[in-house]
Amino acid sequence: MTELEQYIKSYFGVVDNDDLQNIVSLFKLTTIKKGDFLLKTGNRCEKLSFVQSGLLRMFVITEDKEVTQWISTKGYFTTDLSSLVFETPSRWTIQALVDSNLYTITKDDYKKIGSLVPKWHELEKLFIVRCFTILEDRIFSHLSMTAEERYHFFFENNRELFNQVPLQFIASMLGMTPETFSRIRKKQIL
Amino acid sequence: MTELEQYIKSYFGVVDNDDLQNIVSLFKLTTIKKGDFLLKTGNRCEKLSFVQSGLLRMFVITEDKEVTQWISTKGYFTTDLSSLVFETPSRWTIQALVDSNLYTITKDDYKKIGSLVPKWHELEKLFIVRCFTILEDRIFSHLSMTAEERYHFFFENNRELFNQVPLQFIASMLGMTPETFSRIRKKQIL
DNA sequence: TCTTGCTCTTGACAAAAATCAAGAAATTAC
DNA sequence: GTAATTTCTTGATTTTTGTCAAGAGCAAGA
Repeated sequence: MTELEQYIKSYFGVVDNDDLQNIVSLFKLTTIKKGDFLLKTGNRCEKLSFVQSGLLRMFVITEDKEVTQWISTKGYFTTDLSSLVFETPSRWTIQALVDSNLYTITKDDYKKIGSLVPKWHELEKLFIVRCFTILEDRIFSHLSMTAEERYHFFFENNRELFNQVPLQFIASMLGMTPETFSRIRKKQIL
Repeated sequence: MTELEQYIKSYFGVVDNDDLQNIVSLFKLTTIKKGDFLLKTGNRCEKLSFVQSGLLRMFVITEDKEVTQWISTKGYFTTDLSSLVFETPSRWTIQALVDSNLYTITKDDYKKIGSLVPKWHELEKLFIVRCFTILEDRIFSHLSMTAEERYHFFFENNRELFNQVPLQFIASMLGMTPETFSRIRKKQIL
């Protein structure tokens, strides 16, 4: 079983083998070089990608700063879901932080899955509910935790990321400045 | 066309009439009295409700405070989606802030819709993507805005709510204390 | 009507986090 | 290997937000 097949199974649950093959066949292994853009704010999002290896950052530049919304690591998907599904202009820019390999499906093929695999919409729905829940938890963290608590929580669950990406991006993703992040970090080490 | 039919149409898009009837028939009009609980943290969520009239607050009590995650007004749905779908213990408590009327579907019936209306999973997926997008925007607001900016943004889009519910709940939902909320408010009036 | 609770506001103060500025450390590019 | 960039840290200071405590305003109920 390929890595993609395993992902699909673990994200979308049990799928029979024909369906799995149908799904997998629509994803193509693509590469993206460090610094290149998978998507830019304002454009239509034309694809959905699972990260096979590498790192991608989803962010947006506002008048006065750059805001990192999420960093996708191995096993995560990356896309502007709303733009992909509703064909609206993308809110996010997605850029590769390092050379990365992605399993990518085009919008056209994405729209076809439903007819090839009847169960797809249901599986995908469950997958999106899981993502929805993660976002709910993230909102909760902003309603109930201090910057320091958010730092700890994230650190415990994503240690590896801390020596793979510029820390300022993690700081932004957690809703604090690089300075505050650095000071919290210092406390930890002492 | 009943109000519920209109909701379904506006949330889930165009549905043919048979499907619409099938869906609508599974929702029952229920009432809930001010102060009563639709769901309590730790319990299984056994239903999904659309608010026909009234107000419901989704919150959780932590060691040191009570956190309001969302207030559902007319037209919104209310449930612990994750608990409903995955049958995990509910994270949220949902309580009626005033006597409310709800269109409610039980978990059993909810699970049946897919077989009665094949297109259901796809429609529901689109609906959840819209909710997902709203949560993304909310996270963005915490990454990029001050308490005052969040206040303005929310106020502009939800003026009515400000004289219908205790302001402390809105404060919590926006991630600030009642005191900060009150001070921002004062500034606005002057 | 008069309590009794809530809820909201206000002030004084404390804590948390942001900003600004400078310099160190690490990476990348030549 | 060295210079040039970028990233990270640190200190000083300001701003924002939270905490605590008291009181005002309202509303529901006896």
